Amino acid sequence: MLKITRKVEYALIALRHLHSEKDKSKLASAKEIAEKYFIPVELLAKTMQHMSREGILEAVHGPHGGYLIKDPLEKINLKDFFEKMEGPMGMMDCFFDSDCTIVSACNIRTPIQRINENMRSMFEKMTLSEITQ
Amino acid sequence: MLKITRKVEYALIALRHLHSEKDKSKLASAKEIAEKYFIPVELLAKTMQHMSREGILEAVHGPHGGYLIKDPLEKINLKDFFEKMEGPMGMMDCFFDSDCTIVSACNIRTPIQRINENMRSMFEKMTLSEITQ
DNA sequence: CTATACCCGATAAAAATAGTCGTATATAAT
DNA sequence: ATTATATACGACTATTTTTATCGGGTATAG
Repeated sequence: MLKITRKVEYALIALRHLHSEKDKSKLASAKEIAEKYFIPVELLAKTMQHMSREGILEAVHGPHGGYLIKDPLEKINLKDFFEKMEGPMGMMDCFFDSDCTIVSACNIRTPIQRINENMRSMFEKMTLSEITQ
Repeated sequence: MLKITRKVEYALIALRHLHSEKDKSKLASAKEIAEKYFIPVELLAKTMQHMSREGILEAVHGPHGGYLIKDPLEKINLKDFFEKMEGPMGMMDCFFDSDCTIVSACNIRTPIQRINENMRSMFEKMTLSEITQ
């Protein structure tokens, strides 16, 4: 419980790797990163595609292609990043999908929502550059 | 991702219910609560047994028995509560079980650990009385 | 052309979560 | 004493979510 997914984990690994590539225009392929960190290639590839779709990375097609970081990592806060990768952040899922049979009788929805807001605002105060330190 | 489990959810529902029982020595049975909030009885029963084992609730056996809250909810912070119910809190599981094949190459363990500490200390600052408000 | 790398939906495998069942113990009330 | 109600707990099953794989596509450098 309260864990991040592998997808987010792999995304962060890739970001840190890209960020620490000093020279050569900071470009690396999914395959290259996957091999270095022992991550399933296909999965990392999809994850990086996702980040590219979300405007976090920029893709370069063709041989010697790969990805590079689009904007400085300080620009993206962790709340936004998590939500770009995994959708809306909620400790209970009654906050987005409403097929909960309990919801009408539920006595903790409001309190939990407040706690959830605390969590969101905490992640909002941190940026992706946290990962590079 | 970053969700609490049903078990914790049910536990919080029960705690709030017990807390808001004004009269009759604040005692309620698992069955009673389960019915009121449409929760599977067996599951809630186990959850309340767990809380009783952890010293959060006190059990009264026999007919007209049930549970009551042992200590004031302000006494227990959310970090401790979550860990009593679900074990050590970590955003990645490499913090407790070490069978991660990546760990030696992993480049984000330390940063994530720091973020994790932020989360823990956030929950440490809130108590179970949050749920009653 | 061909090899490399991004792109993406569908599917399968694995793991974690959620829920059930059976049996035992405690105790109040008849 | 017997019965009915309630907690206690381990083992098992079902469901859902997460993780990983597969197959087919597009772009482009050499």
